[in-house]
Amino acid sequence: MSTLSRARISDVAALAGVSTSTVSRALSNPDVVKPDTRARIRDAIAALGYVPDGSARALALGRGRMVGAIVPTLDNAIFARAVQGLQTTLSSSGYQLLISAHEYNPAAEIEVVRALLERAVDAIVLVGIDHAPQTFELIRASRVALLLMWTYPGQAQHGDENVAPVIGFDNREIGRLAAQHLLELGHRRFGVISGFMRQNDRARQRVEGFRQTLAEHGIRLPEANVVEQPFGYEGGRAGLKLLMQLRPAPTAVFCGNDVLAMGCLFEAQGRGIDVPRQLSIVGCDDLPIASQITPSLTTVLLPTYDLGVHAARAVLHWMKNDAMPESECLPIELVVRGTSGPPAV
Amino acid sequence: MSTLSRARISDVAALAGVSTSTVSRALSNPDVVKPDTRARIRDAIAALGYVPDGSARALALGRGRMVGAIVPTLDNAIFARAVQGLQTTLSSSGYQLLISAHEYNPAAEIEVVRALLERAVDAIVLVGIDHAPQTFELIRASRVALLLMWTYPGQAQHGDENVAPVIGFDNREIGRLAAQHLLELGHRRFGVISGFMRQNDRARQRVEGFRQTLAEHGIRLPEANVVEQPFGYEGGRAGLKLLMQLRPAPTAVFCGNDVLAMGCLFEAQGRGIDVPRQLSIVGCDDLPIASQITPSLTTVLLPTYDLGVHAARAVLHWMKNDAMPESECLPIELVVRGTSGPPAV
DNA sequence: CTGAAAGCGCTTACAG
DNA sequence: CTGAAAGCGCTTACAG
Repeated sequence: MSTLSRARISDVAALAGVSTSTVSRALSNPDVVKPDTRARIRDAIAALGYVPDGSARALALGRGRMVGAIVPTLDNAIFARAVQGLQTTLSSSGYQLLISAHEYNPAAEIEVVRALLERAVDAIVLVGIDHAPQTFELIRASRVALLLMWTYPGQAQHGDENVAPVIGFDNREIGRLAAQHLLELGHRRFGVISGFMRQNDRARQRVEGFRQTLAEHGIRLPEANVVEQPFGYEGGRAGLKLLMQLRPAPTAVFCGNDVLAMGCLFEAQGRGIDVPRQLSIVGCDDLPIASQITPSLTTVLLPTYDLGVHAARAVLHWMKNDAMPESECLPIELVVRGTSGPPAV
Repeated sequence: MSTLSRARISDVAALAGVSTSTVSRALSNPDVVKPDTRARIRDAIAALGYVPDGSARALALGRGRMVGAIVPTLDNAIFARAVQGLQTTLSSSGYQLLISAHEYNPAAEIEVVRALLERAVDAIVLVGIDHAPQTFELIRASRVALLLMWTYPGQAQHGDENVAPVIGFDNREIGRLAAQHLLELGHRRFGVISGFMRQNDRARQRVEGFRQTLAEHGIRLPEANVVEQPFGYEGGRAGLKLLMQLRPAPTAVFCGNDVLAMGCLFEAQGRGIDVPRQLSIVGCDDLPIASQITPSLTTVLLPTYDLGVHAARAVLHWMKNDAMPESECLPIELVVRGTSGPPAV
């Protein structure tokens, strides 16, 4: 306890009067060690405050029991919840989570991936399928498992081969659900507030699903009616400002996520626009605030915590069986609340 | 590229026609390697997709360039933002963040700490000063740097010695600012909605500061007027329900954080209580939503992103100079908005 | 049930 | 400017 350096397995072995092999076995495979030898080792460990050195262990074992995850940002409840689901699930199986954010800077991602690969991660989890080719190549060359989340269809394609399993939602269906709901209410003039779609397959697909469903009902969504804004309440506000300058103005707005939708709602309230009487708003995510606010937000519920849990389970399964897990598409659902209603006549 | 296992430094050395020592130097200290040797090595690395093995490197170097952080939960914007600040700052100096949450289960913390210590972390960051003695002992025995955040005063005391530097806020001052503001408005009957105070020094100190300031003005805050609730909108709602059963009912409520304050506001709105005419509410954190909602929330602004940045800088400084950094107390400020006003007469 | 020894993939004095 | 060799702290066949 009073030596200058951290206790090593040899210190424990010396104190317990056994070899380091036996200490190692007592730790990783206790059953094969005689009970009272085990007890002496346990006492020595406690006396020394011994904690095994992870890098040595990882080097000997060839795996570090860590998973690296890269998300756009933690500063959005939706990613924070998914990360929480990942972390909790991994942790309960002895894996630790290394987390990084690239703040929607795709160029940064490759460096973040490299940093993770240099830290003994056994798997990497990324958001979406839009990633630089070098990112995929580096991960493949490193022989590290790769899982993509938040998106679906089946295996992500990259060139000719299946690059990685994906666990996520049908993002086109999100736009479809929103469009159907608004069409049924009788709306005919629409606006969309989306995050930036470049390098963001989820955002793109949500808008595509929305647009396509309108098209199937004979309604064209002009480019000008789709505005891209940075995520955040301010983005939602700015988005509505732009949409309200259109002539004729839309009677219904689909927002790519709840933060944009809330911003849109705040802007409407600030302008004295009656929601949903004069304007309907549909969001996506179902953040906790969505059901609390007045009027409560009509939105598409995405089970993001579950998403993290499922992604973690897939990774754990992969590590355990050395077999690529199945892709998964989690169910989503439209939740109709107070911000949507028939258009004013 | 088509071998079954990941490229090692010896593969790079062979391909470049040099020794592993030279490859290693080219990577960590390029200046001492002849330019065209360096170029051959660079090409070999690219051709093989070589990424150094972090566990081997960490073992040889004695440090893993990772920092472990444990927060109560990521599912609260306030922790997510601090983690984001930590991560961004560490990452830009070549350190990676290992993150865990204990979900307010103090018994879980020791195991989480152990899991982190077993992964070659060079430092550990914890929230608050309330931790099990074994947690402190284990970290000390592991010779890993420890930093506490979110709390202040000076060095955290544990037994007789300074256990760790702390970087945070004066949590008593938070309660004091709220009390002063409400007293000046003319309130005399108060309620408090707090998170659970056991094992949460921040929550305790906020309430203490509030109570003490009232006492200095001759007002006693009865135990029954302080309700503890789980964090979350529902907790805030439940808290106000309880406070409203008091006779006489409080005219002003101080909430331990903005999530509780928002829940309190939603409950008031649901009951037709006019805020701030019939009830004043003061929160803490200044979440982005606080200024957007109607009425906007009077709250104490805590610079939590900065907190993460400062904590990361302190850790980096510690790693670089091998000297314990100074403790820091970050400035906070009361932001008066729409949920506070004079009591009804 | 236990120990001696080799090996995991790096780094770094040391010698040239 | 470069290479041979030892060492970081573990694990695990192998032998007993």
